[in-house]
Amino acid sequence: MLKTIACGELRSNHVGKTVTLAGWVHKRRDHGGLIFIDLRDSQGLVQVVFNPERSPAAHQVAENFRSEWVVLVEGEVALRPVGTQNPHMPTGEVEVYASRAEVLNQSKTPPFDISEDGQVDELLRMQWRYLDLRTARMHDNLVLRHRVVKYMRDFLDDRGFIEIETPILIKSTPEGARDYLVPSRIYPGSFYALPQSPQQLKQLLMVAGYERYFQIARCFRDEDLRGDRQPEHTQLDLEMSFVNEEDILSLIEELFTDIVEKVASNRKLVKPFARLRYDDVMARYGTDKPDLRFGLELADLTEVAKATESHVLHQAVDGGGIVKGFAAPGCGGYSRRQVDELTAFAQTRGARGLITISLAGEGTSLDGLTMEQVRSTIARFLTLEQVKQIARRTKAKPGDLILIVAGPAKVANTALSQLRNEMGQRLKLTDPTLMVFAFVTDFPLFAWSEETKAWEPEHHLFTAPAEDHWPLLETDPGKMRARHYDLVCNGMELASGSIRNYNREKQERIMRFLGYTPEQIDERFGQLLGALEYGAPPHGGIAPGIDRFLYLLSDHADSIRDVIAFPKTQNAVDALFHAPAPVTPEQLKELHIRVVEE
RNA sequence: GGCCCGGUAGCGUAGUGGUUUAACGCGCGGCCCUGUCAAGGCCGAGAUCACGGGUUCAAAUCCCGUCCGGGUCGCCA
Repeated sequence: MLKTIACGELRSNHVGKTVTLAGWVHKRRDHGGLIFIDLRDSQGLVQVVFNPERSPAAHQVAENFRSEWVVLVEGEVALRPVGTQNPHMPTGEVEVYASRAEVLNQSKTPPFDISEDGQVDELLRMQWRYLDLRTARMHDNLVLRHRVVKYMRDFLDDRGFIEIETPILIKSTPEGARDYLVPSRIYPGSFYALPQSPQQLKQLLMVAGYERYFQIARCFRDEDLRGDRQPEHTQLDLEMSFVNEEDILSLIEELFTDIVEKVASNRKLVKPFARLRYDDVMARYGTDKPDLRFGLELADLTEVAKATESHVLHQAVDGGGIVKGFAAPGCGGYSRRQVDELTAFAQTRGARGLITISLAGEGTSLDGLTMEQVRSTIARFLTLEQVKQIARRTKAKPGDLILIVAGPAKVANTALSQLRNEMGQRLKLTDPTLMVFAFVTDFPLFAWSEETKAWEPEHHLFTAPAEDHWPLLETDPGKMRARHYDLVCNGMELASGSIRNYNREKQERIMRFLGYTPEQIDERFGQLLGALEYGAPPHGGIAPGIDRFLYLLSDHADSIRDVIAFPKTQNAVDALFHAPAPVTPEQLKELHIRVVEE
């Protein structure tokens, strides 16, 4: 090693030792005589002092130092003089008196400041990712990521799981998300697909008798990106044999509780995790991934709406829709402009409009409420008693603002759930240091698709239905519940899993019900169905998304891009490598591919 | 694919039709400076205002289009 110790490791117990340090010039403070350098390496920062009286040669070398130069410094560790210690630095009690200095490599002036935590355009950061990753915040994020993944591996290893790698080049199965395809050189016109998840592979491992499998698995989906979605993301994929729901959920609860408590001292969590039913969660929050750090629960107002004179409400209800709303405490005094803002917010989330009712006055009782204290977009279509009914259902008090959306259930729920999150933020109810986990269970097995006029799996078709729901497959498939569970946290879906079908007959019934022909079933799922005939054990699993979890865990992440070393932009571009990019005609020819101009 | 926001020295921003020679802070370069840690002081350089077209006597500023980034709906079993 060129160095004897890391910069960030130096403490008062090293005082008197002569050390050789190597790293990057983080900051330089030149007093003409004395020069102070904050020297940075992967372990942290330490202050180096160049004194022209102690070592003129070293001082002369340091005069030329500039930001991000790579330098080597030899010197003695000393306690800082009284009054000059820096309590903000872990190494702030000591400093190094340089006796020798050497430039190992120079650096151009970086395109943005690495030593300060300022706002820098994200595209610029992506284009210079190797510099962006030098910043303390990104460095902390990647270290945190390593610790979390290591904890997961150790935790599962302790419990008898083994990590098994599965192929990245596998086969396209057209259901679900769009596949990333890789052309075959050897078989013209044939393609591998990158796995959206190792779902079938891990089930085959259960058939193979491994009983407890896990993998830190990369998963690929060619769909549009978001702050919480990248074309490739990493899951802790796991699967167990001879288990039921409770085995999986308690394992995951213990894992996540441990990680938060032992790896993330900056986070608090609520124990035990809540277990919520899908229907209940949809009714109360309008989404299957509610932020449970705050209340603001939705109330169904459809019945009240029917009794009013409001055309808007009647139209929605007559069209088979619903009316729901919630109360924003203390927002009764919102200005016209603020209300308009919320309306626009709801509209951009798909709602036709937003109905607001603000209640003036004070106290907690609605008894003294008069129509004069009610301000609403639909005030003239409401009686005082109806306003009170709405207030009671939404638990609104005088001084509150009730927000109501009417329309098809899906639209109203989407808009309201996002409005609820928005108000949670505005009212500062979303404590970023708090993580509230919950398991959502009892999902429907199927969802009706208006687009294809067919039943589709709510999650995936390997999910087993509740055992006593099989008869419903013929009579009322929409009522079938799945042995499926999600882990949600702070409004994010963190994991998804299920107990699987392990009986070929039953698995095939589901596939036939979904409209697959015997040929399609054989071609797409033949390998799995075949395996189910050779002693497949009951099994189930789950797959927590590691990027999303880290995003919630980190104090320095604005999106999952901040916890991924080299992420893509919203247009799925790698701004550093400029991928994707054209390839040579020779490469295309070998792959039997011709590019067609559109 | 739809909608919304943004693009002005290396970085972050201000300027939204004419006293702008495009301003400020940081950074950068030079000089001064022996206890700083957002070091300080003085001086200086640095911008085809994303790109293309249009309106106007006059455009960073208004209009249209394109590209790029972010958010969002659709999409994401």
